[in-house]
Amino acid sequence: MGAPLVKATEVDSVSDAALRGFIGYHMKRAMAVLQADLNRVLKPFGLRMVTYSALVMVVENPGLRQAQLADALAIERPNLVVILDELEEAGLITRDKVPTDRRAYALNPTLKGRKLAERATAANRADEARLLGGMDDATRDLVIAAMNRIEGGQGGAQT
Amino acid sequence: MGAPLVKATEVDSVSDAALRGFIGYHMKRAMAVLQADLNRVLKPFGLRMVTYSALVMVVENPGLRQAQLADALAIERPNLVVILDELEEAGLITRDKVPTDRRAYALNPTLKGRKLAERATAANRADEARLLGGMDDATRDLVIAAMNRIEGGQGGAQT
DNA sequence: TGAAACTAGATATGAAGTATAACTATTATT
DNA sequence: AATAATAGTTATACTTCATATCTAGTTTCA
Repeated sequence: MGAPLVKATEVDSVSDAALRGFIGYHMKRAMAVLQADLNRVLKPFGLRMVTYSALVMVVENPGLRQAQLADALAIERPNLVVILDELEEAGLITRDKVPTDRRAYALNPTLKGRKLAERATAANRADEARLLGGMDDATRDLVIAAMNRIEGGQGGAQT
Repeated sequence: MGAPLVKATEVDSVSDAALRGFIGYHMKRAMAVLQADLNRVLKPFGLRMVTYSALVMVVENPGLRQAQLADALAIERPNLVVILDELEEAGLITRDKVPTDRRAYALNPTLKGRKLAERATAANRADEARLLGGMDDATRDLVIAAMNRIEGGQGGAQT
């Protein structure tokens, strides 16, 4: 019910002012929303974020090998295996033997995989546009540039 | 096909052009770097991202209850318990009984906790500044505003 | 050539984060 | 008083992510 009756050992409203000074804090919270949203959009396609990313990469780079894909997506090889199992069982990609190296598999999208990737991408684009709520392109590019700077900025010293 | 001997089943360089169109893709990659970096900085203090966040919130909102903190940090109550156990065992916070409600605990920082939070915050600030590599304040605020828009933008209406 | 080192993909496993149900003890409702 | 609701906790399970190891195949080079 609540008249604001202040008790010495309680707090009426919680402030996160100290954390709000960090970009990381905002990014983490935004990522949580974005990820939940994206997974909700992808669910009707039978995809999750990782499987979607992997599928799109295979569509865009047909013939690439698993190690290349793992490297590009920055995920460990063992973890990629189950992701590709999922895509393969869904009939979206194939693992084709490479004649020149019998250890390796070339990843290729099926027609079904290409079609699904296209539809899922359209849905994602629409959803992200909705989430950004009419952000102008200049701002959007600026945000992306900032993300790229953070991603590449482990060593720190470039300006 | 002309150029250098194209093998039908292999790919020379991997392109992520299709994914680079999404802000979420860049954010996820940037978050991975940022999180690794932050945890590295916090390790000497015996803290992780969540324990640091919780500690700072307790310092800033002394007397708050666990449910409030869980809500503020968007983590589930059961998961907060072990985080607070960690902070309490490290002597950084105390769980004090609330006289008006014997079910509840008021969270308060110890002197040690306040000092550690201050030092860790300074270290985090320095590290984030390094990671942003001299990004100007206007851009920084713009990025934060964009993150806030995403975070609040589940329904789509902007503020 | 052939042994050693290396690579591609797969398997097994464990740590960490996250979500849900249910328990206890208290408090609020009727 | 009986019932419902709440604060914190426990138990548990599921997902993500990382490491070590295995196999099969390839490369190196003495």
